[in-house]
Amino acid sequence: MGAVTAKGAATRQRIVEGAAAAIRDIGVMDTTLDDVRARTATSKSQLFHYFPGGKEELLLAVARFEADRVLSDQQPYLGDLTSWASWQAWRDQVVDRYRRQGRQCPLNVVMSQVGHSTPGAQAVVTELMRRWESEIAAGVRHMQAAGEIGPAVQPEEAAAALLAGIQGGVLLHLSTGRLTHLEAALDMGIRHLRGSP
Amino acid sequence: MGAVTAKGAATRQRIVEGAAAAIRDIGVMDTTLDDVRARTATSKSQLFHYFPGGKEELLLAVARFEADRVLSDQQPYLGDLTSWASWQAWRDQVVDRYRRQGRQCPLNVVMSQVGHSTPGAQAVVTELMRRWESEIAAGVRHMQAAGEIGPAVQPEEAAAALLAGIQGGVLLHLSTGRLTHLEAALDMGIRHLRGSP
DNA sequence: CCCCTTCTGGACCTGCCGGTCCATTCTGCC
DNA sequence: GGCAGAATGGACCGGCAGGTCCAGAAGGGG
Repeated sequence: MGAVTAKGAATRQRIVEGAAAAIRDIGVMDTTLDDVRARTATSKSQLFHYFPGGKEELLLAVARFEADRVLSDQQPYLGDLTSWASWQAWRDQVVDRYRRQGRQCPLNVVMSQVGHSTPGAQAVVTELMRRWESEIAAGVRHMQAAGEIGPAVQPEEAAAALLAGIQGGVLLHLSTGRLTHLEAALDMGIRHLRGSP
Repeated sequence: MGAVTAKGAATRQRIVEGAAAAIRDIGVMDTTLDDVRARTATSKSQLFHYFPGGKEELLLAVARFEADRVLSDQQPYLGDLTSWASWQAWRDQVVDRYRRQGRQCPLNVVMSQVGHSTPGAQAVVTELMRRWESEIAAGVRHMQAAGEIGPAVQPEEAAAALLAGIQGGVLLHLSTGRLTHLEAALDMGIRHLRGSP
């Protein structure tokens, strides 16, 4: 039953990407299954064939798809925070990513619909944040080992604060259209690390 | 036409508060006008009598209602950040507010539905953030005048970073259920200010 | 070439929910 | 007490969007 051909997998992928694009364009709450159907040149039965759980399951797949992009868009710098130059490059990359993305955070917008209710969706965002934070903390630890950050700094706490600043900066970017908060949070966080004993 | 009796005003208020409660309980996208009607012991015609713009206008009123609470819940400390003790009390109050509120941010959840699309809703959140940030910046400036914070710190940038940390901390609280990010962001931000030349 | 599974198309159904309407009751004022 | 305007009750509607169903095409092992 679980058998799926290459063609089927391609269709499924097309549906997810089309749904993601639709959500980016018109928002979650205005995106209907018919919109997705039209965009992806599929039929209603295909949607339910690949996502028996209906709309909720499709949204979850979209959330996973978008969550993966968030981290991969930050590579290779995020995975290699081993010098202040890397930190700065990473900072610039994050800011630029959200500048290019404009006032749209597909993941945030998906989560706010399906997020707090269903455990599956919550797991997606929790896991994303866990990995994100863990990569930052690894960077802090590496800089500590190199003597660039003082031993008094707790890597987990610093990573948590930095991540919170990023999330809030992005959120404020969505609301106000300005990137100043994101930049301020990153700059202040990094400056704090650099100046720590 | 714009005439409204005391009774009418009371009903309108009851509707807003009931709608806010409903949204807190079951989420925006699951809250129907019938839910609000049942909760507030009103009739359909009353809803449209007081909110001719329908659901969208009602949601906007709820957003305003919740936005007002956000700032007033932080008083009196937020308006009087004139000593490190005040800053700490404010920090504790913010953390405690969101601890008590649980994993619900009515404002965030309302904005995510109606937020990015309509200009009215956007104005509500933008204005809230502007006032919030401005009060923090005033606190920074006051501490600078008292010589407790170095002159190198730019009040606006510091306030922006702090606000971003708070927003992100709250967002992560919603997702993960933990307050560690909010605490870390506030603590790191304040520590940075205290240790600044 | 045959048969079984997967894949696709699209008509159809159905419940829900925002919104409309009018009749009735209440309120305040002269 | 009567009347104008506000407030209320609730039946009704219309469309839309999620979901179902079945018939048929495609595909791929044997």
